[in-house]
Amino acid sequence: MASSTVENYLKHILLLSEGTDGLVSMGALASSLAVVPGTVTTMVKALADGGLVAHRPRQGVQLTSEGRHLALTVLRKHRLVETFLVNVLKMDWAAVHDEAEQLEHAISDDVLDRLDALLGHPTADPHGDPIPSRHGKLSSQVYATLATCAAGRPVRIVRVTEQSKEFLQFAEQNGLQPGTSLSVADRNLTAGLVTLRKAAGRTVPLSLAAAGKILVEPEKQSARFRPKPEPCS
Amino acid sequence: MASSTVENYLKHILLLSEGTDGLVSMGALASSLAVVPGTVTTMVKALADGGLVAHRPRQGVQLTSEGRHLALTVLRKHRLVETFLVNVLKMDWAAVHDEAEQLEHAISDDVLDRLDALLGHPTADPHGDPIPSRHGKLSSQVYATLATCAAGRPVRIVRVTEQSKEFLQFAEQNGLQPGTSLSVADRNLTAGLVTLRKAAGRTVPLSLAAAGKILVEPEKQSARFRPKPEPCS
DNA sequence: GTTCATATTTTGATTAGTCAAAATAAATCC
DNA sequence: GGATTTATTTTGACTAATCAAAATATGAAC
Repeated sequence: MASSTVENYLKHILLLSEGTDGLVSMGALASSLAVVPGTVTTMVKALADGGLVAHRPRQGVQLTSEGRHLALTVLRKHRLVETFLVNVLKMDWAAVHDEAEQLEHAISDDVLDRLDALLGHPTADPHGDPIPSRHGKLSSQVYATLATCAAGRPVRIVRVTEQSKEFLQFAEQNGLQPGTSLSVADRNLTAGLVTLRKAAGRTVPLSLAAAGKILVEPEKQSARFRPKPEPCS
Repeated sequence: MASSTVENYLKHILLLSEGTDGLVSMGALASSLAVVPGTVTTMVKALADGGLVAHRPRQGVQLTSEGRHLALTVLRKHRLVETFLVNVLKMDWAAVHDEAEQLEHAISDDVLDRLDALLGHPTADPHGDPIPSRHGKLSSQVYATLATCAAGRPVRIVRVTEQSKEFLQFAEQNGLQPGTSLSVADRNLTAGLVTLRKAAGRTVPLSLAAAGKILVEPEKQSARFRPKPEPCS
């Protein structure tokens, strides 16, 4: 059984290697895990001995297939737990990340499967982050962001890629959650400001940096009245 | 924040001190925690430094009110989690103890309260073990057991005080769970054997030792048709 | 092609929790 | 009351995970 520490290292390597060639630098991993770089070097060598990662000295670290499988399981636990906390226990979506951070290391595969069934086999968590499938498939679909999509085009938010409480609370207060329909009214690159227009005509100003954290897809007519995800009964 | 290890020490001290003067011997604690006695001595001294227990060298250890409060919170988490796993996730009651053993250290007080509400503020877990109240009250009602109650008297099972998988599976297969009505048909002390008669007239043989683990109360007429606890909706 | 800045690795030390085995205190038994 | 058994404590050592700070590569700049 992998320790919580090992599970965390693998999870962070997985997240940092998303959309790259797979090699993660020691420094990036260290700051992601909030430990000093020397600690990471030591730990990564131990993980390499255990066959969970491949370590290229002075270049970076990469998951082996075994390590990737374990990391995906941890990520699946994390995101299903978040979904449970929001949909069933009605917790604030800004609070659930920290909770899930603990619970992901404590729930068994059996409980995981039962939670999955209870929730109706969701494919994304409350932030829109994709939930790895039971057999280790992780959707890596590429979306536009509010910083890059065409102005005036009706879009729907599919994902908010930021876990900090502050950002999520702000997003919630301004109705910027997966499922929300809106369009970019204006984008001022020199001022770094994006103005959004929501359904009722209400406008919301947003920094370009924040807009880049919000992923969107083109609004589909057929899904115009799609309700927000319901908690399971 | 107390570590899982500290929480476990406190929980075991609490359970071992139930119904005694409160002093728990080092040896009893060591075997309960499955560590060697020397480890317990070391750890108990650290807990005493932290104000969670009072250590009387060569005599035993006792919770302080702060330690007792923490232990009760852990026990409350354990038993509410067990209830959730059985009532909501429909897990086998023999499997939930080990799961809860992990989860009790990972769930926050906020999640605890929400689980409690979701489950309808239960007062006992699926084994009939009392759930400490939010403010630290733990029912210590004394019951008769199938080894001690009067033969022929109609009784109802209220609690099964044994967590081993094997025992719980046996009990389930023979319909010996909280809520079951039955009576002791015969008790043979020399053979160490108890024979139970269940509702449909079916009889079940049981060792005296096992019978002592099953707590009962006199059958109340008004509760004859009391249904088994329902999972929350 | 040296020099410099930066990232990485190494080294030595620390903390929490544990075990094995020796030392000590307490209780019991003629 | 001295000898023996039993529980407890002490001592020394170990593992996992970490940090601080020194040593070492690597790549960029001049």
